[in-house]
Amino acid sequence: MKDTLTNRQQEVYDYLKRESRETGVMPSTREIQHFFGFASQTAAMNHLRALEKKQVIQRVPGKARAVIFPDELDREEIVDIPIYGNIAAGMGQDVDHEKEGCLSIDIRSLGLKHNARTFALKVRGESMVDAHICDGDTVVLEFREPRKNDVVAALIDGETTLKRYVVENGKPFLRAENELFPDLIPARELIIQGVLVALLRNAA
Amino acid sequence: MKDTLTNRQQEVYDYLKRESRETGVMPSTREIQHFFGFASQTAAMNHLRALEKKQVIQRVPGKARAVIFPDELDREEIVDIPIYGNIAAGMGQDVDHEKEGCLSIDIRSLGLKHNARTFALKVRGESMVDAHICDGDTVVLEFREPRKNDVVAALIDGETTLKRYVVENGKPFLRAENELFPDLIPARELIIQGVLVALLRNAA
DNA sequence: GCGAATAGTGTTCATATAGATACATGAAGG
DNA sequence: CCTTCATGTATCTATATGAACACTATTCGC
Repeated sequence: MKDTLTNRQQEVYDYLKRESRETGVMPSTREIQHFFGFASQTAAMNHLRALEKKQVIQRVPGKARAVIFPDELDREEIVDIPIYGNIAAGMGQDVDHEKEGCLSIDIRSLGLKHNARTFALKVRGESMVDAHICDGDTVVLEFREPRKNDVVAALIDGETTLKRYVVENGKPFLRAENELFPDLIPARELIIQGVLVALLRNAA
Repeated sequence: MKDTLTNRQQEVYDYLKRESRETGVMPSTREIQHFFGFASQTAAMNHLRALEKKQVIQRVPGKARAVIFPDELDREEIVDIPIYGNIAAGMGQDVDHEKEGCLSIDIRSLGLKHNARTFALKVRGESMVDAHICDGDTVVLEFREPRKNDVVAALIDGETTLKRYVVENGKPFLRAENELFPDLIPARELIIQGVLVALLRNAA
């Protein structure tokens, strides 16, 4: 029963999808009618019925604007993770604290808890390559206390960097995962901004 | 003006969010009324007005069920990428061709084209570690012709594996990115199932 | 002690909206 | 030739829904 759509039906489907995404509200039959210039509202009704029959939408009888896209329905919950700019995985550098963009992904794929406070940063530099974190990767970090050997974004002596959090003899410091980079021993303060929970790489 | 919500307002907000996500349809004022057991529909109206004043929802006057979550609105378009199971990045192994789950992410974060046909696989094995692809990573692959030195999922002599696609002297073969693994020269056939476009790692 | 915000009840009204029914036309398929 | 499906027009109806108005009670800051 999941036939292919006709051209006209595809147009209507695309309109519904686009409109509900851009405005946040599903069009009513009359809005569909006016958009396509139908003289009768029944034309819109017919198209909705056809789309429903072909399983690409669902409808709830008796409710206004109650058109549903089934594949969006069984989706996991989606979280928006703000991207705060670059972080040096090479030598320390200031983090830009302006929100530069947003990463939207379902929680299960990142294995996040629902209430976790997270943010993302773009990695610059090669100092974490031995932990398989590369220049250009996007790292997702969670606001929480670090455990030993976590990878963390840390503010060390006024600069932010991505390194492994190591504790030796009760003293915490930061270690690069690249032989060419030295350990960072905090002179004054070591503020952990976030702990690595996930990573995203764009290979294309 | 973006005050914190009262307990009651948070309850209403959560109800709207949950209901619209689970059913696909935004509740009407009467549905809110009945859910909370209000004797009057005005109570629901008041809460909506309060939530709107505090900027956590938006409404379109005169339209039915026209409650919008502003942060969902300026989200990028989200694509659903089916996960087809495991792929060996070690020695060749059969790919499970049942859909095991789904990855939902906005297209811009993966840098995908809107029309690209993609799927995802869980990596097993260490043969691609030198390309910083680890055991347990999820790779996103695009259905398309490989270019030289792309990382690909390939069906080689009946088994699927993740390797680098190399061409030497006009002959294509597969190379592991780990000294411990040998090159794979196709005896009969080399079928490319997908080209790596993105990678996802769950560190937690 | 006053005003504003919160959280409601009770009632009424206008209209937004789904939905049904009758009819038309052209293309596809058996 | 007849049926089905796609794509419409034209008209009418029941109800789903937002919205306004009058009124009450409590809490909180000033």
